[in-house]
Amino acid sequence: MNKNKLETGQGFIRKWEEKQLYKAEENKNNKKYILIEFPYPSGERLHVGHARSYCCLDAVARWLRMKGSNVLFPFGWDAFGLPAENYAIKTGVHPSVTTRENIDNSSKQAKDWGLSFDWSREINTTDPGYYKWTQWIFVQMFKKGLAYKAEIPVNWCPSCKINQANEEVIDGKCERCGTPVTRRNQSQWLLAITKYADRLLDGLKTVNYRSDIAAQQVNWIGRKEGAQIRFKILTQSTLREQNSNDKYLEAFTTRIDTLFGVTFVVIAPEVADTLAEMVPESRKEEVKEYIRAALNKSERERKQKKENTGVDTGLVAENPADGKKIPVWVAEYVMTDVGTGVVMGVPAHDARDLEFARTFKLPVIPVIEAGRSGELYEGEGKLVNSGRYNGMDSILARRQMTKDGLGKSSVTYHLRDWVFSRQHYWGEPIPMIECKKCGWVPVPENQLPVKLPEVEKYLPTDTGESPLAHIEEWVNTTCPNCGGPAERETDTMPNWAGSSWYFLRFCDPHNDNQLADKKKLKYWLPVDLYNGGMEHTTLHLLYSRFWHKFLFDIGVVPIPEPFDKRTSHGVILGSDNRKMSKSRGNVINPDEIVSKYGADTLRMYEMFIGPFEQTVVWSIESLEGVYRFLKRIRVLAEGTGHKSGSEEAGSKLAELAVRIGRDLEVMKFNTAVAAMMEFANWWGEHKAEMGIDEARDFIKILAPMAPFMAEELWQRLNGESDKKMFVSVHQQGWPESTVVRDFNITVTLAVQVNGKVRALMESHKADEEERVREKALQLENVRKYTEGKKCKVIFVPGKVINFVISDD
RNA sequence: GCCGGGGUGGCGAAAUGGUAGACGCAAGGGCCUUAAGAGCCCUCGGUCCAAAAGACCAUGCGAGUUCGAGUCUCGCCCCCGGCACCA
Repeated sequence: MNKNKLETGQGFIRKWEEKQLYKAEENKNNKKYILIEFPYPSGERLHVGHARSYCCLDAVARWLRMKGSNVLFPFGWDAFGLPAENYAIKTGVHPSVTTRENIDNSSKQAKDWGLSFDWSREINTTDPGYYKWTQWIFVQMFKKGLAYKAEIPVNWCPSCKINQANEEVIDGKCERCGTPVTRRNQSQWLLAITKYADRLLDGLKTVNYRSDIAAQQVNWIGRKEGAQIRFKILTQSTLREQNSNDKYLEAFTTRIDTLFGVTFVVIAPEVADTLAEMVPESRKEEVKEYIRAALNKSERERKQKKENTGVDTGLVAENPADGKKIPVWVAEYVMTDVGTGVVMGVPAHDARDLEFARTFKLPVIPVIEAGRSGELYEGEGKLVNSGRYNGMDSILARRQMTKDGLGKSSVTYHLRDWVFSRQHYWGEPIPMIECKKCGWVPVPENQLPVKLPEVEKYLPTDTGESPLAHIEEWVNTTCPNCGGPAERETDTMPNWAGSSWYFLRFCDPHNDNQLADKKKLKYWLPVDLYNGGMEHTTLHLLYSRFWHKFLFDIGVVPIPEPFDKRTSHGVILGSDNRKMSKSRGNVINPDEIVSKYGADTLRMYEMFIGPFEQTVVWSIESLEGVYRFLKRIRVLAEGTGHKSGSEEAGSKLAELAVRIGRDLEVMKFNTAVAAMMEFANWWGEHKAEMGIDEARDFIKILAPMAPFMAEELWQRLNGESDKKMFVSVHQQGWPESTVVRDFNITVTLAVQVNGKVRALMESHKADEEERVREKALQLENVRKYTEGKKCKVIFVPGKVINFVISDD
């Protein structure tokens, strides 16, 4: 065998498969469900970023199996998506063909890396047997009123010809191509995720997500408590008499306590549009012109901070607190989808309002006592200029004024309902039929799945209709309700649909009668550990929690939260410290690493590269360090001749097993690898202390991280009978049951005087303080400082002894 | 502005309040080899010192708690990620 090369281990992969070492079944205690986000099967194959998450979690899964857990570690493909569709547009090759090919290639990669997936549970979101249930869930949501169609302004990418959810628009630009999105009105399916906002928030308290992930979700949901306040619009007629047709402007505020300081009301152009007819003639033209100009701007232009613009509508509103008449303005800075699109202007206590008031010379009335007068004060304090609330603390006043009916307590969210329609081919058809008589009717469940029909042209249309709209014989159908002529929905679901419930399907992937058997769900759920990209925190992770909660509500899943622990891996940058990309030429191909250094080198380097959650930089030199380590332990293991080694070696190994276990548990993969290296260094210096028994323990500990090398060495050190049977190292138990014997292990103790280390001293772990003290005081460099002085002694066994010289 | 995470050698980084820099890389020196590759051994935060011993300095800055602080507390500075004309 070539000593400079690690085998890729095809032989082992086959044997492990034959033995079905990684198959998960529902018949044992102590289940663990370990999940990594399933990938999109792209033509680029799996990259080193995938490998990081997969290899690290694979080590956890393997370790848990050795500890006796029944581990479900499944894999699949989130295969609907744009690249396959774009490829089809270019070449005419059906996306399912491209997808199949990509899946085959990527599967081979995953197997080459030694990932211990249970392949019998492999799923694919584009499989009709799978998306049948994606559609089924949509129908259930429709039945419960959570899926609805509405004409709404959507984010439209003029290049991709696709509508996007707010979550998909990054910095005003299309997530896919970077073109600035524009707003346009289109009839879209929406999912009412906002109805679950509070529960998505509360649920976070019951799970163990990493704190930054939970915080980001809280942020995104953006719950704000405040009050809605009705400002009556005074017109010529209402000024004269009470009128049941009174018009009101409803503003949302978190600071109802500043209500007496309101000196104007500002409304968003979209809101103003609906009031245009009430505007007095003298101002009508100017106001309409302003609104028109504002509505023509893109979302991005609108949000670009610049000069204050706005126009007085000439309308007058009444402050419900004191009946004061205040002007109604319209201004671009007020967004229609934030709060109610109506802002009460309190320039004394809000920076944005103050700016506006200064620009347009509107009055400023302070109503919260601040340190100095005449300046902006946004904090809490005592109320002034506020009638009977004067002197009251602002926090108290908020409660009291709401109680007194000046406003209605109300909650707003940053979270919006989920725009669920896409005008693309390669997605799940939305299983709905529109009948002129009956309206929207879901496809009956026994007719699911609504399969994607073949099309000639994959290109979306300029009108924004899906390519499916071209296929008349598919579009035209009969109403399941009345049998009359009807049309199918031609939009498809977004990418996020199939991934919103796949973790459930893994529990029962071949079930034709339901999305998953409830007993199996009950056995496997929740996912104990779910790892994925940080970029999915506000998208996939929130969507899938929402779907799960809905399925819980209709009794399909047994628990309200799908994932117990959620973690996230950091991005791997190219060695030039920049994001890996083809155009920069800094992409590392994991397959090349595997063929040159072996899969174990890739695996252990991915673990060693840095703290798991942190962004890291790829370094080929550092990878070679791992490679050297693996070659070295092979030499060490092969050089082991005698059967049993020393007690100290045994004890060190037991300690190592505990340490590695602890590191894998808290996902400190880098220090786990370091601990293995540290042990190997010790081994190199104490070869006589390591016998075959000890070497075998070491190999077991190595097995989760480097399964190929461990198997190779295990087979070599195995007895003849085991060799014949091929008993795998991956069937062995974790060796930490060996008690760490606390016998006279020598430790180096730090001897301090007044907290400064003055000497090091050999000692035994079990040594008593008195013995250590006497010995330490003999040391010259200690005697030098302590001689003839009174000392207080602080002794930490095995660590430190500190002589603190008293002053007297 | 709000929320979250950070700041430690030439570099990636370690460190339940207890020897700061484990482990790896790079660098320097040596061995082996005809050579290359691979491997093996030694040195490796700074200052003082010929060197050793030893002393002092050192975990973004400044205080504090403690016998003892990279770690805890308070006040700053800077970097990264998320959100934001958010009412």
